[in-house]
Amino acid sequence: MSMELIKTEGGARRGVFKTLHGDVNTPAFMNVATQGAIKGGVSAYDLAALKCQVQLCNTYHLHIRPGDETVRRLGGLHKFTGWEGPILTDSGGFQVFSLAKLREIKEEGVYFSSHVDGRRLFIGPEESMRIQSNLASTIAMAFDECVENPSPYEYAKASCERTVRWLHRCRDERTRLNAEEGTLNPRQMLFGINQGSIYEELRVQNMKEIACVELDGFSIGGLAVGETAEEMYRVIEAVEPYMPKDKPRYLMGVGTPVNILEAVYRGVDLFDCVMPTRNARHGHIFTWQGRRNLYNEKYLLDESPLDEECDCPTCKRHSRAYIRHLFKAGEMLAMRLCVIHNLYFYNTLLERIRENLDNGTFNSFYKKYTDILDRRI
RNA sequence: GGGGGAAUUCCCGAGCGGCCAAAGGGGGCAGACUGUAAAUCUGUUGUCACUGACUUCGGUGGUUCGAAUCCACCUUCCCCCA
Repeated sequence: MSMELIKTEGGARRGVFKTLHGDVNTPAFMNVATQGAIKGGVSAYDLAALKCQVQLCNTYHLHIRPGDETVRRLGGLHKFTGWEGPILTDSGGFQVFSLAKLREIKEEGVYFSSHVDGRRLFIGPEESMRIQSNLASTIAMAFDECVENPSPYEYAKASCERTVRWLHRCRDERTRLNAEEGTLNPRQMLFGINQGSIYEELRVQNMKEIACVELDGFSIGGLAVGETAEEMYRVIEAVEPYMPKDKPRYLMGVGTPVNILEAVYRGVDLFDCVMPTRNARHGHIFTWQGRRNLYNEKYLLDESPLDEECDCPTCKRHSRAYIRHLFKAGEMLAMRLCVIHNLYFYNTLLERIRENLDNGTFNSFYKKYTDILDRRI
């Protein structure tokens, strides 16, 4: 089980990532369902229609509610959420960043105050692996520290060295858990995570170190957390030559449609981001002509679909004027319709990237859409 | 018919002599959102020649250096008694 490269164009890669729960055509976008649900009222039965290939869930959140032991007793995340395709679980490492005010980092791991009730809880590499083993996801992520940007060099260096030590503990614990009697998914994969802030020498050094660890995939973390887009692209370029060619490369938490195009161009295979869902809930729509804010008054009497070039369930039936009204009136349907559209857009964007790679036309597609997709319309 | 109360900027509503172009909500307009503490957050919301000026607090007139705030009358609405 691993990465089959079908074609490349420049640095961009077209491949198939084989997993226990099905093949993933890459480049691919993974749809974020942090608490076991896509926010905005989208169920597992909607996901196939949205061309979703992989669902992403979160270790920290599911550990708190309903508890990973509960999910294990209910048969694991696939059975629990009703999604049969591949599931990737994030390790809790991002919460070290996003819940910075509620945690304390030690060599053994991270002490959190639960954002739900303040209860003290500890997640270290072993705990994260155990939780993810109970969740029985297809792919587990190594427990890391996602460092904010900008961060001092010395801090970034010490942090990513610790993250490497944690990676070895994750790998050992994963191996042990997969072999354990009664493990729900004995073939759970593990991805390592590259860190090093925006310091290229740290990034490269770190990538070299983790590339020799026996892992199923490699991700670049700690990006889109305060640095500029240019700095992000520079880090990807610096690190990419040291990423194993025969394993999937995953850029964590990224990003805008243009960020994704730029990263595919630089050799990334997998993405995830809350942007399509969160922005959809806030009336921000991604289209093939650019981005729009559906709250804008100019849509009051606009009978066109969200995107004339889109054939998602929302665009096939509803107008901008109608959905704008639903937002204004506080109807939850507005969010659902827009989440459906934005996820369909993201998954279709990746599908078109794959088609263009298949046809050898990715470069012209890339040139055309990096100019268009970021526009405000 | 008698008595009492109220009218504030788009709406509700605070203000009760200067620090008031007027709190706070709501609504409107716009912006942000990148491994989700986000159905959240931010800005703005009288006019203009906008670090200043001008016109506003039911209407008219008055008191005062100064009035949304005090007085008189008028208009409208609400409540109580007949």
